[in-house]
Parts: sequence; C-alpha cells; structure tokens
Amino acid sequence: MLDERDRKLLELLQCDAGLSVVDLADRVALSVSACSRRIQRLEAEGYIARRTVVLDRGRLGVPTTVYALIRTAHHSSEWMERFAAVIADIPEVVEAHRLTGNVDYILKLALPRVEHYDVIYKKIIRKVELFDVSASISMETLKDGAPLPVDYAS
Amino acid sequence: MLDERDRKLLELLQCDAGLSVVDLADRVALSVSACSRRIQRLEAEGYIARRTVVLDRGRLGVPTTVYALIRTAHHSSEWMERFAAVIADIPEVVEAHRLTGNVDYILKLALPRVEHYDVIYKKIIRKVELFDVSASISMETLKDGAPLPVDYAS
DNA sequence: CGGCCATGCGCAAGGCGTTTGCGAGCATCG
DNA sequence: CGATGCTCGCAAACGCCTTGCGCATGGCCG
Repeated sequence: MLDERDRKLLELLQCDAGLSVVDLADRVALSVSACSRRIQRLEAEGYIARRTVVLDRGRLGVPTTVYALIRTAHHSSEWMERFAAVIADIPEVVEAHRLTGNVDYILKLALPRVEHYDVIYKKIIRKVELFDVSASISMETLKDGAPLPVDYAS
Repeated sequence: MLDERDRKLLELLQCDAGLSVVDLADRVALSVSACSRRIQRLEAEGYIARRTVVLDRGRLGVPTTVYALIRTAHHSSEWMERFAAVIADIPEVVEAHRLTGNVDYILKLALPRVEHYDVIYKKIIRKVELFDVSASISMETLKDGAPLPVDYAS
C-alpha cells in the first residue's frame, strides 16, 4: 500500500541513501517526523531489504567485468547443488543465475584484468564438469546497479 | 593505501551499511573516533562511491529477471549512441553492457512477470534495428549484488 | 446528519550516534 | 638521537533522528 510519496522516497533512497531525513522530507513535501516514520515503515514492511555501499570498482582493483555463459554437462540436482556451492565460494563471481534457453547459467565476474578470467575459469572446471563456456568481456557499461522501477509497486 | 582494517570495513559496509560506527568500531577493534575517521577517508578517497538501499524485488512488483542477449544489425557509432539512449530511457533495464564476442549487448531486465518482456522487447525494436535477440529467464538466483572482492584493493 | 474511530501529520523535546579538538604513543627518517 | 608525521583514544559538543502528544482529516456507522 504505497502512495506517491513512498515511491518517491524509495526512488530517492536508491539514488542516495546518504541523504538526511530532513533532505528527504522537503523533497517529498513532508515534515521530518512524518518522513522518518515513512522510512521506518518501508523498512518494517520489507520494501527496503537492506542498506549498502557501492564501492568504486577501479579503486577496489577489479575494474574488469566479464560475463560467462555456461552450458552444463550434467542435468541432475546433485550437479546443480555442487555447482551452486562452487560459485558461492568464489568472491569474484558477483552475480549468478540459472537460466532457461540455450544457456544454462550466466555468471558475472569482477576481475582485476581480463587475463585473470583464466584463473577463475580453471578454478571452476577443476571442481565441476562443464559442457561449454563462452566468456564475453564488457567493453562498455551502459547501466549498472540502476535503480529498480518503482511504478509497479503496490 | 588500505590496511586490513580498511578492507574489513569495506566488507562490512557492503553487507550492511546500516551498521553504526560503534558496531563497526569494535568489529575491527578500533575506537569509535578512529573508525569514524577511517570511513570518512574511504569516502573522501573514492573507495566508497555512494550509499544506497537495495529494495525487495518481490515487494516492488518486479520479481522476474530476464537477460536479453542482443546482436546488432549495424556497426556504427551512430547506432551505438542511439541504442544507448534507448536503453537509458527504459527503467526496466537495470543493467546493460556492450560486449566482445558473439553477443554485442547484454541487458538485464527487472519485470513484473515473464510476459512483460514482450512489452520491453517491442519498445526497443520500435526505436532501433536489431539483428538478433535471445531472451533467457532467470529460474534461480544463485548470487545477486554480492559484495565485491576486497582483496585486490591497494 | 451527527458523532465516533482510525489514520496520518506537525511540533517540540529528548535521546543517541557521530564528529572533532586535543594530547599521547609510535614509527620513520634525517 | 631528536624531530616530524601519522594514527590512536578520550571526552565534549554538535547535529540528527526518533518519539510522545495534540490536532486535523476522512471514512463509517448509528
């Protein structure tokens, strides 16, 4: 049960969660106290899952993004669990999904440089058997961590 | 110039930026004031790019994740700019990269349901010509928004 | 139509976390 | 061996966030 102000708050907080409540308050034309309670409610009701910081990839030493499209050699729940465990243990894998279609899994890697991909590749195939892997290097990031659309929220 | 404490702070903040400075302080065995200054420094030196909130996809009404792998019909800088502009204007596209390899672009979409993909698909092809598009639906999210590895940071 | 209840706002005070000035310890370097 | 710079810890001050309270508004029922 969100009104226009709630949606605006979620939008603002996605862009900058460092904004003070007083800033947020007059952006949505509300008193500080009312705004504070709105935010508390949004957290209590689970709209806001957690707060985090986004770090500078360059500064962190992992400027390179690589996507790995994977096809599995085995279609069993045992293999799936094994694969999930392997992925979970590799911090360079920052995102991983099991997909429908030709590709079984997609992995997003954060790496110091392109050549480092091979290290991760070998680390994975040493532990699980894959049928096919194709890696694509990100040449240009058009969007990343873009705010989620807020218009579908009820 | 990061030491072990700085890295630990970045790690903790990625997991939960809502932690108070006093909490963080004793996690890294430091006084509150010293910890506060560390964090200020990490922000000033650009390690921390910004603070944000991660919203609940389900609550927001966009639980479905779809990846679109795109091959372009035209290889010109003019087309690229047009495509980038189109993508920027679609809030359901939460991530977009230009890639090397067979696939030219990868798009990550946040949608209310699978069928909604068609709406976005049509919105894109109405504005730019594509050679090939293949969409894969995420059946299972093994990782998403995982903390960046902090060990490569200097 | 009037009264009642629920909901949400604003005001102001209180509480709490964060920040900052200051002195001390330690390592580095001339 | 002494000076310099860096970072820590302590304590106070500052500022922000929270919360209790009174009030207005809108909906519902008698």
